[in-house]
Amino acid sequence: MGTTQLESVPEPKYWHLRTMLSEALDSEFSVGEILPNERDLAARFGVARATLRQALEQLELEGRLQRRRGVGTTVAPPRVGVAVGPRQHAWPGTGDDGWRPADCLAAVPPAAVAEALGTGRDEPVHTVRRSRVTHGRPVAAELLYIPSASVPDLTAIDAPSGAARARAVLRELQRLELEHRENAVELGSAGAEDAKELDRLPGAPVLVVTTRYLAGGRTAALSVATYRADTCRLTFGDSGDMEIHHGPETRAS
Amino acid sequence: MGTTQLESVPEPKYWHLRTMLSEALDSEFSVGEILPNERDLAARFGVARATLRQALEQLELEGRLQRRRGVGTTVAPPRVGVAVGPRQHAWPGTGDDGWRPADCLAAVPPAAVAEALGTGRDEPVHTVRRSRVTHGRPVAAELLYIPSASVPDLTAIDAPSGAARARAVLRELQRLELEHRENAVELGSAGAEDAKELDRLPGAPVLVVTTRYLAGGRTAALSVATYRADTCRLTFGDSGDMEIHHGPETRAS
DNA sequence: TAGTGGTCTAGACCACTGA
DNA sequence: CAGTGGTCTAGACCACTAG
Repeated sequence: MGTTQLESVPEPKYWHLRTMLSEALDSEFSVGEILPNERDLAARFGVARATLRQALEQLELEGRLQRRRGVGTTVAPPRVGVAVGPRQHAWPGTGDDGWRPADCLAAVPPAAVAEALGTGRDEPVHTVRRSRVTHGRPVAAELLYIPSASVPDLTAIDAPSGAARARAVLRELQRLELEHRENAVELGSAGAEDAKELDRLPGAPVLVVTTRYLAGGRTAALSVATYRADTCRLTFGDSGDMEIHHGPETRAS
Repeated sequence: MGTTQLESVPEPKYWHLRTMLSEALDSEFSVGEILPNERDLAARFGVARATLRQALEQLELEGRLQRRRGVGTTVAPPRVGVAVGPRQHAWPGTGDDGWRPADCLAAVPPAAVAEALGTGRDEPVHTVRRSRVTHGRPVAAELLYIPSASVPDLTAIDAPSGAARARAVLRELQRLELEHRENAVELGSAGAEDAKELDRLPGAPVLVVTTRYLAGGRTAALSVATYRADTCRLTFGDSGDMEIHHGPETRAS
């Protein structure tokens, strides 16, 4: 029978909104431009503010928009390509890769990290905090866990604490011969500390890159780095920048 | 002075909720268990349902929960480690890597893809659709763009369309000598088609992996694969599974 | 059909920014 | 200070699933 079964799947309003805004962004706005405020936009489209916000959240997730409290909503620039493990056989802190050591202290790592490192449950390890800056913007915050066994010659006198200490630990680490690096990427949400460092609110989506540094058959160091998911595109395998479609969500409905 | 300036940053309710639920998940629930429904949970914590939902959304984003309409909210298993580019010098469709070719048609690719391939603006390319299954669950949907120049000997007679056609295209592609693969990962949201394929709702968060296959100094093929961000952890650099902390958001507040 | 999560509303108040 | 986005509420209805 001619059952015109279309319209059987009514599109949610926020999704339709997202599509319309996305097209408007492509055709009528340029990078950095400020959008009308949420209340006006909601009124213009005849929806509640919460619904409008749902659409904006999508677009922010996709890196199309940037929202700042007290300021407004602006059109985001294309995502920055960030090289992860540009030289697969290099220790952290080698060369000028954009990482800036911030601090270092001895602390007991999370249980899962301790297990990966093969250290005891209550054994403190060197914990280096670093942050990464690209184009003047903070893009990543990292915690590097380094067991004492990986830097046996490190003396407490070298540098008691702070950034200097962090650099000393990395310098010692580089004396080992690196065999291999293993990376994993997953989605996470920024904790309070990371959020502050990345200039975002708690819960902001981040790409969590876990890197295991193998030397002498052991895991000599382990890094957990959180990248801003809204502004970053992580690139693997040396060569830096592919410029493919700034907005994912390729196939339309 | 003893300015007890704590409490100067009141934590949002939904964030506090998220933390409490997360701890409860660790200690009082096991994988697969069903949580109380949202209305009950909201009442139990004395918040509006929308606020409770905000917390659940966070946990789902982190891969801790799984929600299904009409069914309920369950505790999610740890994320699946999915190898991306396990053999850096292999074409797609080589060996049994979990990818299943679904379809193939000739279509004009998005402008950004055409540019990367170096094809004309209105030139159709072979567009292969594949889906990837791990542990019986769909984890990724892919579109593979292959210019005709990369498979010059392909005849229309080989296989007119469908999965057979897709396999024929991949077989032809493998005759070229692969020089290099470049990967990029970014956050995106599932379009309508991908969402259906991944058994998710439109707008669900996905990890978009863009792979460029280089042969003969050209981009011989380009793949855009979307992985379920809630259930997948992408691993790079051969070796498969690192088992580091199932829930990101390491540093607590 | 009963119960679940998904969508949507209209309103309120808060935290932050910049003039 | 006025204006922005961020949080929260209480309620309604819809779409889906399973018994």
